[in-house]
Amino acid sequence: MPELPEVETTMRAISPSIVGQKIDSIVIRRDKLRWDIPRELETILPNLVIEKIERRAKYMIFHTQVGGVVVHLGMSGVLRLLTEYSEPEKHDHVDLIMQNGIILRYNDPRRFGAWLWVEHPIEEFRLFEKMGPEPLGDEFNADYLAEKVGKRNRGIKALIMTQEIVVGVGNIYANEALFMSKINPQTHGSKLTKQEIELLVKHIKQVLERSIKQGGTTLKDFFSPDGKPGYFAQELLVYGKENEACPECETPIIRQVDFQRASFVCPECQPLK
DNA sequence: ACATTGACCTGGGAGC
DNA sequence: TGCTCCCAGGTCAATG
Repeated sequence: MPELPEVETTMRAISPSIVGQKIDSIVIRRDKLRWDIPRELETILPNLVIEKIERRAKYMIFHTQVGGVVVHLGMSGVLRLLTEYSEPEKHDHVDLIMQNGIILRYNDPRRFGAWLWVEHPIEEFRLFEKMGPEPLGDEFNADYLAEKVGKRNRGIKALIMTQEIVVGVGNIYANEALFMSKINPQTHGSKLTKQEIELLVKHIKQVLERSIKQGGTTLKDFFSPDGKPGYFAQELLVYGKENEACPECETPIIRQVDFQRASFVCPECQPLK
């Protein structure tokens, strides 16, 4: 479910109900996520105010006066807002209960997500220290990407999904941006021309921005916390479209596996170099 | 330094 | 109906 646009959509939906509010308590029903949820949250959080919510890569940071709760949705995490208490269901692992009565409930069947506590300054947190730039920021541009991938003998798809190079580009949008740029996912970084890199950067930004405008992509079960589905799925060009006609040339889209992730490619439009 | 693989989990769908 | 196998939107850690 969650790629960057889904995280952004989630954050925008929950912010009005959460930001500026004082925390009542946190209920951790199951603490075994990607890393153990620190139990110290139960004593630290009550009476702290969530001053702002920030996104870094696909992590959300709930900033308080003294530190931040860092939340990652993993592969299957969903946050939703409850206006009144209801019995938790399967995989409802965490409730963050605000003093205004709103409950932020975290559901994550596969438990690849994370809830961590980081004291300020957040930038020094080990997970954030090695991260590359945000894909939608000015720092991520053609000059930068050319310098990062120009000598790399690795498929460009793997490279743009590497967090040290650029954060937040997941499998769906990597496939889409490569198709739009007519670049094969297996083409090595070192073989790309500057023009191709310019196109790729442009399309990564474009596809992410468009998806955010649509409220993310609903493939299986993504609903934003306010209950709205994402509408970007209807704009997908190649992702999940094996054997369907390429929207450019009608050649059947093929599915292949690159570095253990599914790629969807038009063999005509995206020849391997 | 770089490339590749394994690991962490559950649920849904396909195929028999 | 039920079993087994394969697949899934992430990414860090370990290995060569």
